[in-house]
Amino acid sequence: MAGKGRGPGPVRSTPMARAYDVRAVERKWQRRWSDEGTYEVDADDPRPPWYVLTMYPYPSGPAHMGHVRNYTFGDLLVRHRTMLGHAVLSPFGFDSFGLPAENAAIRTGTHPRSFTDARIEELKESITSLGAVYDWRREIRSHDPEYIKWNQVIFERFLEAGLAYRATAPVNWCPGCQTVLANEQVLADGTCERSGDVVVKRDLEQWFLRITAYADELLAGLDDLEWPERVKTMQRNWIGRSEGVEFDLVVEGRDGSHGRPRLALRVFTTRPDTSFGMTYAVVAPEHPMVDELTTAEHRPAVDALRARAAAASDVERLSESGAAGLGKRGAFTGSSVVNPFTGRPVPVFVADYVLMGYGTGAIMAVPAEDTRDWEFARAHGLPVVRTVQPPEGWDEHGGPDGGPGGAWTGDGAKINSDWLDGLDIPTAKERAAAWLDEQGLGTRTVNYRLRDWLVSRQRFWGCPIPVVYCERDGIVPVPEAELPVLAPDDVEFRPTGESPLATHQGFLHTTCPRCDGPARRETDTMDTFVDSSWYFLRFTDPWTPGMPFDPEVARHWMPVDQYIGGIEHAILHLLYARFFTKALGDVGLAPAGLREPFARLFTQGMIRMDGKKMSKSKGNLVAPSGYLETVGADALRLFHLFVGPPADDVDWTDQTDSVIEGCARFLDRVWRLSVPADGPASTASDALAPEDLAVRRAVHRLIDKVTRDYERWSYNTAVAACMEFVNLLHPYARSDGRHEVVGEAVDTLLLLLAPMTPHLAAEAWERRHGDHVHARGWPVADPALLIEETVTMVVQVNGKVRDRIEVPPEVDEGEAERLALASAAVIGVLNGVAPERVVVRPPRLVNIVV
RNA sequence: GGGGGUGUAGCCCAAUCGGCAGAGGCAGGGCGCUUAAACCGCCUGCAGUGAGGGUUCGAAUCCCUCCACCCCCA
Repeated sequence: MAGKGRGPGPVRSTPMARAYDVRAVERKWQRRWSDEGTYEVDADDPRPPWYVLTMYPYPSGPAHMGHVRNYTFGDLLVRHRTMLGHAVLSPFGFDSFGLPAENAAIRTGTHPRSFTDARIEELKESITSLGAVYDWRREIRSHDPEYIKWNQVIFERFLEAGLAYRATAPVNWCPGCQTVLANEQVLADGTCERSGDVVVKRDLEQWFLRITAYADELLAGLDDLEWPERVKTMQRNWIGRSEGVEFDLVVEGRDGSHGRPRLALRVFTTRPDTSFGMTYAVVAPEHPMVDELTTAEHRPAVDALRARAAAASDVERLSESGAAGLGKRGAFTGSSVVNPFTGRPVPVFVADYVLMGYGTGAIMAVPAEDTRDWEFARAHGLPVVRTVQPPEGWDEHGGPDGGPGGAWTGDGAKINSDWLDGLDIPTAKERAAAWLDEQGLGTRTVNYRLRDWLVSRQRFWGCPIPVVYCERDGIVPVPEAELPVLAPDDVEFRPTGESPLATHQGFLHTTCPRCDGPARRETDTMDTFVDSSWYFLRFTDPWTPGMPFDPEVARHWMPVDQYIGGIEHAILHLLYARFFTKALGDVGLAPAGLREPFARLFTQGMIRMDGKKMSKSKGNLVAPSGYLETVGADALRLFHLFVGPPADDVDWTDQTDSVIEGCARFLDRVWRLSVPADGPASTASDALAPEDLAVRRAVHRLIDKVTRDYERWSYNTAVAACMEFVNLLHPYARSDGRHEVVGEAVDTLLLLLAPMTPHLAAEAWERRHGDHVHARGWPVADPALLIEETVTMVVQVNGKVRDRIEVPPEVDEGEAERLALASAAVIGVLNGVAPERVVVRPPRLVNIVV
């Protein structure tokens, strides 16, 4: 364990003595599951299919506790579903392209492939040693040439279908490194994480995937998914659909008369109802009309603003905290536009709080009803005209500085708006939009926050984009027969930040597949999110030649019945994968009817230490290896299931090791109960005594409880129920317990534990019965044994518990009330006072109100 | 700034439909076993649910205001 001085594994100086040879048992069964191919399934399996998938990991070396937690949940589901009678598809793979391997190559001179393959072996080994089982025949590595090939085929099909295109886009450019940076590589202060230079925006030709073509379907499809609400909300916000109006603001003096061509600024607004309150207009610094709008007098200020905006990130530009500095972040162009609603001119500003990428890159500003417009108007001394009546006292309450109340963005009656006066906002919106339509000034449009997906990366360790640039033929895709395009091995990694591909002459220069003339290869690679956007489909059939996967086989397994992963992928990965599933269907590579990849999603909590997420970069990783040596995989798995609800975060503390040992102690108790056989045999052949029956009832209540807990992802309470049951069983089995009752109890316990602690369950079961516990069916509770003979009825007086009475479960209201009022404790408390009211909820409760 | 989550015993957590605040574990204490200790077995405190208000016969649970921590977005 790095950095914290707690040392690997339990702090105890001598390892705790265990009831069985944990390491030998765990190794035996891991080998057995692998050798016998127990969890290999095929599409022609007669059992109903069930697809469980845990997000494939980036191979960063041996597993850490986050992996353990993740793969414990996944493995539990695989084994549980199998016991329920399904053919469970449980594949594993590696998201093996990415920056860390490339950085390691620069640092050590090792080729990213050998570095990555070594990390994969480590991770694979540690995942296996947890007892997690997979159909390893289906393993995917995204840097595998076969996977690269199909990635490239998919890209070319998208290109053909118009879903991939090349366009100019502003990118983060580091002048020091002479390269493009991903947003994550730009520090909060706008500098490059590597060189420290100030990162600037620069327009470059980049490849995009047209995810926006699916914006509406991506939004609508969320409704039917069994996903956590908050993930769905995050995706909805990310897509950011907004309905509004686009219309023209004619530049003053440029209405088309007097021999000068008409010039108009097109703006987008979601609030056409506020148009009468427009007191200025704003264009983004990148807007193409800025030059034409700017008069000579104001050019220096405008140019300075544009230079500063080019250096700022979108986040900085939109941040409210920067509102104080808005005075410096806007400049008057010297031009005015005419508000078509009032016929009056308003000034046009350039300001960085308007982004070119959203809407039309220009807005009408209504400070009375928009917070940022309000701040800007105040900074520049611009007028404010309210068009919505704020609630009583709004302005009197005052803003932060005691001035008027600020922008009012809520509902209210329209004012100062001529023919809209008195209307509510929705109606006024509708009327204003209709008017613009009638006047031929504007149209209703839908805008999305979602942008097309920029997939170009100036990196070496990624999937090459399979096109060449020919002087004669332009962009030419590499013919499918020549795929995959692979990066050359004889490259040199230099700490310049520049992809070695861009300077490798042998790779760079090629011939055009169409005209055989000289051509240049694309040297950008694809965003690694492309690899992860269809790997779940490849898992269903990585074998059929000539296609990435057979759509018919994919149809058999898809959608993934249960997808498991971290909340950090709530937006990008999960949105891209949804997009790919739809797009692949539309280009004929995936089943056409398959529109959603993941029917159910579960996002597990993360592991924290000292209040921070446990991660390699924070240097607070805890490795499972020490625990595997001491308490074993089963105890560690049990800990992760027991520590709390799976969706909650886990705090790794000084006391965690003790809790893990407690889990190991519990497993020892189970072992002693189950091996070699049962408790002392009873010779009695007569009917079960009440104490025997009590154990049988407890067994069936346990089946019922654990089964329901598994279904609701409440593993912590399932484990607690098993512990409680062992506490009950232990004295019975160790004294005069009947052979067959103890046998049923222990067998049931092992079956219920089999998905959680597979090695112990398998070994104990084999010793008892000689076969595989995981091949047995999931136990079913006998309803007759679930019926309670009596229940405890609580008797309250004014909500305070005064007595408890044992009653039959089917007791009726009248009898319950009679029993309650007859209680000596109640009579004593009432002391002759007649009840005012009696609330009867048989058979659990009677509340007497006086 | 917006959205979401969490807050119960010294600690991790239960309480599934508004009905007995405690299932389980950790740590602590006691007893048994032991030459002794560990292991093992048995027994056992300790909170009134972050704060305040409301609804209700009855609130950890529903509503409102606030506080603290965490996550996501801007």
